[in-house]
Amino acid sequence: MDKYEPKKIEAKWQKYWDKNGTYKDYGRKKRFYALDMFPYPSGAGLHVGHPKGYIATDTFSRYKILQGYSVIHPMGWDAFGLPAENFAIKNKTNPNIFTAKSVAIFKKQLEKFGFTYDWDREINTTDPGFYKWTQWIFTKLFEKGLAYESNEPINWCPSCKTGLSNEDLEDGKCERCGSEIEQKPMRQWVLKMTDYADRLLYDLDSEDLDWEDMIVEQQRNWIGRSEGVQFELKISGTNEEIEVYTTRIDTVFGMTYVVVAPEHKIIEKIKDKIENYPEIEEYILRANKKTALERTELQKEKTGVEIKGVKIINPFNQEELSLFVADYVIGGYGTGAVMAVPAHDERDFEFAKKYNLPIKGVIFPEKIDSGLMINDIEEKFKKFKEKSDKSILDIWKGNRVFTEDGVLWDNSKNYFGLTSQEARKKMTAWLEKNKLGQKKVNYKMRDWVFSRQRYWGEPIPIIHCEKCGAVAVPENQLPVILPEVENYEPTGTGESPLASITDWVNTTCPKCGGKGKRETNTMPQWAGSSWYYLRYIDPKNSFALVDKDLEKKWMPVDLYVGGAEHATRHLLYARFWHKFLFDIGAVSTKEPFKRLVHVGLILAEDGKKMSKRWGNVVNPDDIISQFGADAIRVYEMFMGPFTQSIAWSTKGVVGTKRFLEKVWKIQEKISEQEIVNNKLNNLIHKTIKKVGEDIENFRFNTAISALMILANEMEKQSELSITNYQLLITLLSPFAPHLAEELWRNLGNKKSIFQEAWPAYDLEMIKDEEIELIIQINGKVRDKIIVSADISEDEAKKIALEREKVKNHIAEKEIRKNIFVKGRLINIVISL
RNA sequence: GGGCGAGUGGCGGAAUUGGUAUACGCACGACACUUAAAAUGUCGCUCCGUUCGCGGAUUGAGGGUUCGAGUCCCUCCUUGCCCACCA
Repeated sequence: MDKYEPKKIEAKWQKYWDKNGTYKDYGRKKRFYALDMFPYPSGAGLHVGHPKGYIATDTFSRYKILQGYSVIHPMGWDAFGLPAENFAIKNKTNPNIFTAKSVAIFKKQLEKFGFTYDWDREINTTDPGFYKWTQWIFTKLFEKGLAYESNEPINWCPSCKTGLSNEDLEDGKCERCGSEIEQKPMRQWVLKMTDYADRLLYDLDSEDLDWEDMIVEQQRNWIGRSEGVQFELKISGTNEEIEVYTTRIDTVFGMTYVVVAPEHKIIEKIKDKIENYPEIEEYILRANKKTALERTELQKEKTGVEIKGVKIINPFNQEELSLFVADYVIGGYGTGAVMAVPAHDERDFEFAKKYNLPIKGVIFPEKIDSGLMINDIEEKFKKFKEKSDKSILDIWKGNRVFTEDGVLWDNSKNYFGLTSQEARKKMTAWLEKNKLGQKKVNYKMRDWVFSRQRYWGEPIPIIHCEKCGAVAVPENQLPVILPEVENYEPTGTGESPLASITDWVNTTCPKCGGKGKRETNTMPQWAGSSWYYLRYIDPKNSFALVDKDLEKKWMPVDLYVGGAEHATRHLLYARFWHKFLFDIGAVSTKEPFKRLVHVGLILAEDGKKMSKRWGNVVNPDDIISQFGADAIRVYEMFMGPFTQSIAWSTKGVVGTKRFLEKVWKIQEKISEQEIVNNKLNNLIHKTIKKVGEDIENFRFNTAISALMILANEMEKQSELSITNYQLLITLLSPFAPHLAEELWRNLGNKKSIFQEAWPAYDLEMIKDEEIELIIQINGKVRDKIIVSADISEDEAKKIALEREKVKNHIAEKEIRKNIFVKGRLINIVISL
């Protein structure tokens, strides 16, 4: 027998599978679409953490192929983005060169793993044939009014010299370069994602979605739906009013002042009435200069200025209140103005304390049955006051803030005694009746700031015409090719480097034929990834986004695997675009990704994140040349629960390599004769069941452990039938495909193992004839006996009571009862 | 501050969902093979005690429910990830 030499056999079978298109049987009745989040090809190449998800989808795909499915398992490149562009700026070369190089490195590394990728479906978001359709989707969004120009202040990264979306920030810093983000007014393209907020939220619960709770929760929080009331507050002495938004209208009698965000338009409108306008102006200027980071870091120190000369009227009790401007109110959320109730809101409380503003308690902190009479409550409240219950009186004294629901109390006029919930209903109804306000739903999620002032992205396909305004480039003129420029450096002016190419910028208006100028902003990196999964299905299509029949055949993606960091970016954007494509009839499904599983990080051996910076990166090439692709594949699936972050251990790869060697060696035990071994058959069928179920549930670690147990058992045998050995190899083949194929062929099989069928298990074979019956006394294990599996309670009890150990433990004590769990245990309960 | 999760040997982890805690693997130790080492194989490997039969303790801490709890409930501690002035 030859030695197990992964180097030899792996390259051989990779070539064979590729040449014979082993996995490209797309005509089967059952279909499965397995997808990995495609990588950004950086120059550094892969580390061992990257392929973990790919190994999982590949294992899954091979399992599905064996089950008789046609499987699409593609790979491509999300290649627009900053690293390529920064390289281009530095070296004054087109980013394409960097991208092509990086793709080649990545591809070479990936090919060594022996994945089932169909490279005929390879895509690249920077390919004009691809981004034609990214641009096409934009023109459709524009036609439907879902892409619009705005001049609102946006997140601006001073180092990347581009605007960014909310999703691109991390702790108020640029996700890419770590610079502090400023707020800067700028002309920009924005996608109306908020129009889809409700559907993005509610469809998370739909049957089209089988996602992990963790990711669903993250999206839910990001969308951040809240139900409240928006209502008007009159500004005395003017004809103006301020609209505020609140989810706690029940606390309205506790309102002691009103706050507007620095960017609120009302300030300009009532300018003439403001006595301290210069002071206000200065505050606004200062607030605008603050970076996003400063705004969050300083959140403990709230600042603000009273707007003197005007008073606000509370419509519920006509009280006159002062008005403040403060940057703890966010301009972009709700109405940018809030009613401040310091007794029942922590932020207002803090602000009121700092500026010595009145605090007025109105909610009594008691959960009250609606059956309780007002008199009872009154009684209770009196008692609290008599006893001077500090915690409650403190709320009224303004020493403590109470933010939960309760019962409306002092000052609440005719709403007195109602629970918060009841009060919200009645007060909202009153506002609506008097046309002062209405119910309102708000979202934390904002519209998607979609333009970047950078070179390396899809040009936004818009032409600005003096007569017609913004006009979409018609389909027959797409793609708008990203032109060559001399200098890739961002300009910082709000235009991208494309603005310098006058020949390209100056064009004719597609509508009127007059003079037009091209939009020079480009799309964000997330654009291509928002629909790429459709391109894999039909990668060569130049006439439509995707062929409708093919789309119906393969969508939705059955299994999607990738990092959890995409929960609120890519996965949200892609769902938004998909829903839009559904609305315009371009796709037939409401959701793009049926099942989503997130891959847990592989940390470095020192427990830190693998990174060049720490010098702890492990390159898969080294591991593969030392142990083979199958060993690293099995190791990464075996190292622990798939979704969990676990530290890498090269020693662990040694272990899985040993296991593969063991499987290799077992061939020596093969006998041509059929060998009847009931015990082994029982184990084999149990293993078939377990491995299949574990793969389905992404419990690869326990599947491999079961295979190890089976291999250990087979190794103990003096002889093994060829059928049983083949079963072991087939079960192992999704994990270690090269080894399995080699062994399979060594047995004289002519066809690939991946043209075989996944074995079925026989329930009869799984049944145990004999079991180890556990004998417990008072719940403690005292003895174990081998008995027939269908032993009855009486028999079990009889046998148990005859055992020496049991007798010793019972001694003189009285038997109270026994608990019998069939096929498992008997528990004898005795007096103590 | 809010949301979601997790705490089991020296380490990664397993436990049929309330029924043998520590499967499988790593590391470690002893022995065999060897001139020697590596590789390989056999045995051992939670802790404490032991007359070597076994006995006791143990799943972050404490309490509860139960014949029986790693698993369910309550309180607390530690820790990971995501979001964060969203009214």
